Amino acid sequence: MARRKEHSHDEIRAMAIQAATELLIDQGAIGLSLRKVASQIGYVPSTLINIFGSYNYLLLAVSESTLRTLHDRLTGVRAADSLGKIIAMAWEYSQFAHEQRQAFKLVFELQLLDSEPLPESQGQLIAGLFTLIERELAQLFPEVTQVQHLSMSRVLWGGIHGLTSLSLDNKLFAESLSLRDLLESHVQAYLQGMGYQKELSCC
Amino acid sequence: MARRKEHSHDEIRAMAIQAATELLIDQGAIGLSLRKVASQIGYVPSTLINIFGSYNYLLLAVSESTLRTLHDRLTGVRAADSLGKIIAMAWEYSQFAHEQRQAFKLVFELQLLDSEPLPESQGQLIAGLFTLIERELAQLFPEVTQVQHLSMSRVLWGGIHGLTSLSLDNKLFAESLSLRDLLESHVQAYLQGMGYQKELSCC
DNA sequence: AACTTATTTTGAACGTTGTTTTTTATTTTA
DNA sequence: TAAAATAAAAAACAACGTTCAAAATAAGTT
Repeated sequence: MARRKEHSHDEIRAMAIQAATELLIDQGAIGLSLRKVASQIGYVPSTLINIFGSYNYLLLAVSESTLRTLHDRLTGVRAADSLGKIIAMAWEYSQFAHEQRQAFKLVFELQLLDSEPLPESQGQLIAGLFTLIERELAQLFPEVTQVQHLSMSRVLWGGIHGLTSLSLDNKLFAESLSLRDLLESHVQAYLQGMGYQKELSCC
Repeated sequence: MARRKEHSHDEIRAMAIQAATELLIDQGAIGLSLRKVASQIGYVPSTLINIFGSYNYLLLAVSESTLRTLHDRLTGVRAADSLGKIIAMAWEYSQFAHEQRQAFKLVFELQLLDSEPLPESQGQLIAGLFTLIERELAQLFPEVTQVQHLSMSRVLWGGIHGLTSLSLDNKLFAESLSLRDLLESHVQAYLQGMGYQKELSCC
């Protein structure tokens, strides 16, 4: 058999990514496999391997799609001031993680082989998340160097990501505390500790 | 064949956990499998399934062993004051994660099936890590309620864990920054933002 | 228009995985 | 000592990602 040419490679790519995402959502990471994705879209495993290169690269494409959606959601966040915006983005990040639990975990748990280098696009997508915070930090701390903005954005996002990840797996062991409050406490206190004053009024 | 009785079940448990840890260290998560562990210790897959219940439960036992080692390392940390101790523990945590990269990742990425409930011992081990910080917070903030100690310990450890996890996967995208500085910035600024003053001397 | 050459999808085969079931050997009990 | 229980191993099973040769369509050539 051969060349049905019903769909272009790009179309098959899109179909496979969507099918994988759906399988991920309602069957979990366990219920996801190359063969299931293939049969879901009416193709055969080896076809997907030809197009994506490997099953891992298919998963990487799913991860990339997830990151893009996440980035779009964070871009849509609005707030009165920069501090509020960072807090709102933190909350949006954790909400997205909980809504798309399996897809979110895939992004950070997928491990490629040495023979499968991480494409730069994936790195730039994650780096793009940091940039969203750096922009707000530049507003909050105009007097501070850019490398310090870099550092602060990593600390902030590291905390947001850590709290979110632990919460996703119920590994915070503090049922009485809300994730929202923890995120807000983290952002607020860290920025305050770094010298930020909301209404001036020192001491 | 049957009952060689060369080793008790507990002995086989210990042998399997050690063999799995070694395979994990020098072959990575990919090179780890039930069959390899079994053949490594001179037994057969089904024997390990009989003893552990499932392959996942074997991995869980490895994870438990890792957590115990980590807890011991953190307990051994010494410092002049409580602030220094928290920072030193944060650094120790990240160092351990990098030294035992695969084992550390296993702890937080192993996902059990619904039919395989997480044993309480595993939860208590992770909760025990938080306790280490809560103790120091009680020293630093004697006037503050215990539920606030709880909250602060989660925020602190969430940040430490997030920065460590992202660093493990090279997902911080800031080669110029050292993880040690990021961890110290996080702990120091957060505690300062929460009201901690090293040498009093207000304004 | 017929034939050849490329191309591309497929189907079958391979090796490996965790698990279940059956067989076999040993230990314990009657 | 014979029967019953037990425990380890062997074999069978279903599913996995991947590879490869065969097959069928498309494109190119005469």
